[in-house]
Amino acid sequence: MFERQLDKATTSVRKGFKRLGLPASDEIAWVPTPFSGQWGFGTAACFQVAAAEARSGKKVKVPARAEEIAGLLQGEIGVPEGFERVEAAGGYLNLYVEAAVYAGTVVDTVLGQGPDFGRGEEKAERLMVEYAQPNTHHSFHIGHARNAILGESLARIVEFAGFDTIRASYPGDHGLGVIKCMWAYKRFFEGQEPEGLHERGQWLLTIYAEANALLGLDEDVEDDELQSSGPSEYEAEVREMYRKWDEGDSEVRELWKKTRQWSLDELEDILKMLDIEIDVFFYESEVNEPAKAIAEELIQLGIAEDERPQGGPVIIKIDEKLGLKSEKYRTAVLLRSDGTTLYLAKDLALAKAKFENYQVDRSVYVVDVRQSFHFVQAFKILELWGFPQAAKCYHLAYGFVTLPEGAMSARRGNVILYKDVVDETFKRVVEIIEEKNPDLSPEQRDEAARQVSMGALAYTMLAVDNRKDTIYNWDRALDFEGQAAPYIQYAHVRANSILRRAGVLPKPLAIEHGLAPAEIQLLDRLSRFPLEAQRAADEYKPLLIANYAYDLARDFTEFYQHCPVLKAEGAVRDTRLRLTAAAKQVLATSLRLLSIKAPEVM
RNA sequence: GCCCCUGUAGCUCAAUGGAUAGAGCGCCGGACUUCUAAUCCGACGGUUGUGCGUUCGAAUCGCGCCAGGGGCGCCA
Repeated sequence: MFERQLDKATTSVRKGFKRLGLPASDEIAWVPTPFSGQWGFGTAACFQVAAAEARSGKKVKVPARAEEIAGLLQGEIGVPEGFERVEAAGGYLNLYVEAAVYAGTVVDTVLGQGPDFGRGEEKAERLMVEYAQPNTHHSFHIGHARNAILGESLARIVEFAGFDTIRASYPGDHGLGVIKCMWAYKRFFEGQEPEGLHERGQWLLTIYAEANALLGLDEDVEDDELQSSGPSEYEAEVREMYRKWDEGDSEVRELWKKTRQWSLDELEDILKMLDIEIDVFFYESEVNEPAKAIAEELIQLGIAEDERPQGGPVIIKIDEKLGLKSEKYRTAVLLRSDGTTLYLAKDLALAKAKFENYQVDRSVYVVDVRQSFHFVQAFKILELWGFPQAAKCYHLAYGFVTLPEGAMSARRGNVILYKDVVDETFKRVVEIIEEKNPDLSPEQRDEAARQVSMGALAYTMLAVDNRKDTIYNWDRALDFEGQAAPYIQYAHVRANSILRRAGVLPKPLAIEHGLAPAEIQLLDRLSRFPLEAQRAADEYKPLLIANYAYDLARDFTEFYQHCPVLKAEGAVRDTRLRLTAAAKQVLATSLRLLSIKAPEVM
């Protein structure tokens, strides 16, 4: 918000250095001062100048010299336009904002732009976020929820920053895991499916676990391998079913369509609960044939090597193609020796479709951290293949969600289903609301409980660096105090309550009362939102918004605690009402970017 | 064997190469005749895994080591 003033100050500082006969450093950067209750920006430029002197042979102690230069500079430039005070402190040059003047500007800007405050200018690039790609024939667990919530928040953030954004999902409706589940269903469970969308979807997960048990798979075998120690006819039946699916056998395809739809129906409902609207569904099964063609194309281009004549698979020796001596990207396998596709080949086909059919410039994949190496290989192959977009492909890796007793395993049926967590959390929140705010109607109560429980779940997923693993813990998930979504939502509700009681919002007015530290702190925070939103998009980091929203809620709560609004009089009251409205707006916007609802009451 | 990620307060986590490393939880002590106490105020709590290095300045960058997790041609 202060770019223009800071640009002028930069010019002024450069001139000051020049008049002092000192070489200005290349870049003069301004960062918010760390002192709360004041509102300003500081630069470490004097350190750089002093350090340059030291390097050129002058005998100076850098910190002392920086302090000296800052003092001289302060005298030289005076108070730059738009600021009320200049200060040399500890080698830094600090400029303090004319709080009373800019308080009005900040508040008027926020209220004038409303939900668009902080929105970035439209960018020429199209960005696709791929997330919410659960496998069918499983059920949606809390690990999938982390993925979906992270992806949706990222999509909202980049969209807000001005990217032409497409939301894509890539359900895994193809592969051994799917076939195993279909096989067990066909052989042992056909016709026993329960009533109810979620019940039926979850039932597939138990069948899947049962299939693995029947096949006698070891505990430590990965979910979708098939090296069974169970009855050999079972394994043969599964392989036969896989082959028939691949050939397009009508009976197997019918069975597949039916069971697949059960999963997709459940997914649709869960995405609706999460307020996610996917623009494009790519199904893994649909890229199966293109993937085979791509393998052939890559062989023709001399990128891939076909070892099938020798009984081997189709591979790409990436290091060799890059002329690397040491192993880094290693060798990737595209097709099995029997010609069926693997994950990588399908992902290459998917990337090609994104680039060519959807003209995507940037492609972000929200996929768990275990697939990091897969994406390193995939992006490198896209580069070898000649796609310039390869440089703007980004794997947003997130750590997995484990249980206190260890990893979840779909194969063992040992998972915490998202639906169960939602139901349990909702019940708990209803109890809390009945206790804290018994005057709400049942409709209001349930609506608030939905918003608060969904928000609490989302926030715990977003307020941790995506790279870190998290342990799912019921106690913590059901703790709604402190740094959690309900705290932020509560601040929004408080602001709303004040505004509701006040009735009409006062017109813009000049601010004349001496601002309290809590007011300045809140204004400072509000003014930083546009830059913070932009940075979250640049770095693909919803965490930054999660932190910002909490900090803003805390600043507002402190303001609320220390500065009476409705009981203040005249211009002070009007100013504080407008400040409250601005805080409510930015709280709502930052919650929206996190895909968390901002309740009016709770 | 090689590659990637992580290591910060008792616990869970933050922190643009910048000023005194911050929150929440827990513990201890306070504040509801007040715009809803899902709140606030205060106390306690740190050799940022470890050793070198780069820098005016390092939790942040580089190298080594330690610990944990993940990955490495026919699972996804």
